Amino acid sequence: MGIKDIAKDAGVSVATVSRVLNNTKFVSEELRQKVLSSIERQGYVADHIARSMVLKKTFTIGLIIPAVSEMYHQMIFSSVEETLEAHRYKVLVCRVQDTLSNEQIYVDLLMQNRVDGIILMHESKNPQIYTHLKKAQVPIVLAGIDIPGLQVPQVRIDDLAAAMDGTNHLLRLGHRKIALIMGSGYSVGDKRLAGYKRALEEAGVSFDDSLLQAGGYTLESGYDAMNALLSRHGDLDAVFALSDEMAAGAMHAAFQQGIDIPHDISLLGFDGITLAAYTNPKLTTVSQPICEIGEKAAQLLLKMLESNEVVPKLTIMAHTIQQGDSCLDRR
Amino acid sequence: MGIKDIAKDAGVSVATVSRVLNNTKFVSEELRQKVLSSIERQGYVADHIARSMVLKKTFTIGLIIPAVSEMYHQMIFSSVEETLEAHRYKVLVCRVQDTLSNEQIYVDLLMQNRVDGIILMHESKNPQIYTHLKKAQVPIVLAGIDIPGLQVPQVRIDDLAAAMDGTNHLLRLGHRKIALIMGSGYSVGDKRLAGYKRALEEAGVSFDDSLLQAGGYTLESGYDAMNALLSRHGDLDAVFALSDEMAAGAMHAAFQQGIDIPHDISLLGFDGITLAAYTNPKLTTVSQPICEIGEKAAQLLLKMLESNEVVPKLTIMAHTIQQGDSCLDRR
DNA sequence: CTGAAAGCGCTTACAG
DNA sequence: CTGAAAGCGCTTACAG
Repeated sequence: MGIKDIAKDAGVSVATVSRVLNNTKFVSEELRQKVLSSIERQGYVADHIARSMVLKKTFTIGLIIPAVSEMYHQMIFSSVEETLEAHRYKVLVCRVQDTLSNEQIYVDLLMQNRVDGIILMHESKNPQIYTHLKKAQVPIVLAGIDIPGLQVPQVRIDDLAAAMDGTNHLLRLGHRKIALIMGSGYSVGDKRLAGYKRALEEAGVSFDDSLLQAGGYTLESGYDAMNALLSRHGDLDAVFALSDEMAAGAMHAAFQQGIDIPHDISLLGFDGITLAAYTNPKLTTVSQPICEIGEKAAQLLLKMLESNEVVPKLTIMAHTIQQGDSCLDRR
Repeated sequence: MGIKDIAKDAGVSVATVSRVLNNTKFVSEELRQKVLSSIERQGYVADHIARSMVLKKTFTIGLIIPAVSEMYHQMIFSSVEETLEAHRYKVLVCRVQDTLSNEQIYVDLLMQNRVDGIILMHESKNPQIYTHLKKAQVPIVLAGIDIPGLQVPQVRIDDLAAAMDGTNHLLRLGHRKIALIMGSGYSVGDKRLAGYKRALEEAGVSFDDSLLQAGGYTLESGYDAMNALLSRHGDLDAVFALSDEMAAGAMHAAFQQGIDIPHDISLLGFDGITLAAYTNPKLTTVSQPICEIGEKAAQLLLKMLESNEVVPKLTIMAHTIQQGDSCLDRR
């Protein structure tokens, strides 16, 4: 059941069938109808594999996401897919763990499958991955992250400013002893840490690194981090978690210990995932325009793929403080 | 940069290169080394598209999931992918909305891309989708759902028994006025409803359909459903939500209205997603072995693909009541 | 063990 | 506007 069968059935050449299939050239209405009805009758569906082979284009893009912050990345995936689908592109999702062999496997997978482009949301500890990635010779866009030294277009918020704004929000509420549940492994985490430090500094609050606790962007790591912080400090004013999932985990830890949020401790999240609006209390969070980031990254990639317009090296989206009920004014 | 270039560089035929690439036949150690070092030197990576074309096999399976219960389906995706990856298969995720055109698009997508098999987790209201799906002539496995009339292997729990167990759990705690936040659109929802009814009946509790409220498996729909129930009934003993995400939404609604869970109302969820362990209070839930369902479904599909062993038409996995703190003994 | 050649199902210059 | 034919990058009988 190939194009040849349709051609025979419709009494035309395979070239003509291909032309009506792809609307690529004028075909007389008569032949077009013959072909169309033949396709309908036989239930023919084109083989995109063969098509990809000759076009040297698969209409597939690879989305490399880390296996953390699942809800955040799920939202990105949705918006990326929706945007690409409208242009008849598919997405091949790669959820990578942070191990070299695992990353290697996925890069190879993407190259073997000849993806047309890549949206990268995972920052690797192994720089050789990037040289390998570049050899693929396909356009790459970074979404939500920054990889210093990798010169490709980025779509993200200003993480330093966002973390400053978040910290300032807590400072304005009268908090002074503000713990930070950091995200490790990503340079955006470093930027957010820098934003936190700078806000404290500008407010004249001295920095105390025992208020820092590393996290891994997951519910569980937020829970563990909160317990660690609480065991060190009995008098925290507030906790700033660098992902909503960690914040939700932290909230659970506080709940278990009988600590009331926000009355005992204020809690601020980061991301603005759907869940943030359904925690108890509702989480106040530094919100990224998640869907817009995914959409924009996809659009840039499409532009790189389908035209030779030059795309901006850096697209900064606006963050906001999304008001919830997890932070209390202590003045 | 194809197999031809490697052949030329190594001074062998393309057939030999192909053979060392695929380990498909004995090749003398001498030539094998020549080829390998040539591949290494040139940084050659095989074109799987061309390979798929001749083998008539893409090593891709389609995973059709609904755009609801995101966390549940994300967990399934992870386990499916992990299982398939070990066998060098990729997965193409299709998040479908429940509209005919959208479903149609995805079935066409899977056929055009010649997936080798399909794991189906979405139940359609449009039966013609299934006849269309069957025309694809590829193995299908149902995971987590039951589609009456579609004769393909299924991997799921016994939803009726699970819902009975859940309801009995609430009854044993002394609850009588038990509301149900149902899931609509899936026949597993109907089974769970039947389980709820049967448990009540066996306990001699009369059924009241004003205690039923439809939901759509999402946080938001659980929130709305809980509000609807609370506006109708001021004296509920317990609420049983047919997904954890709806339960979390319901918990938020209760929280907002100052209703304490579990002291005022017990809340029981369904699924056992990661989030269930991090709500406040921790959710008691009828837990499915989610990862095992994904893994098993993938294994069955692999078996259908790689051997002609006959696979079981129905694989029932064990559910459990996962103890949390959202249900209180009222006796 | 190794190679020349056919073929997978399409698209697209090139002629007519 | 339409068709015959080459070619995309592989795999694999078939010979040797």
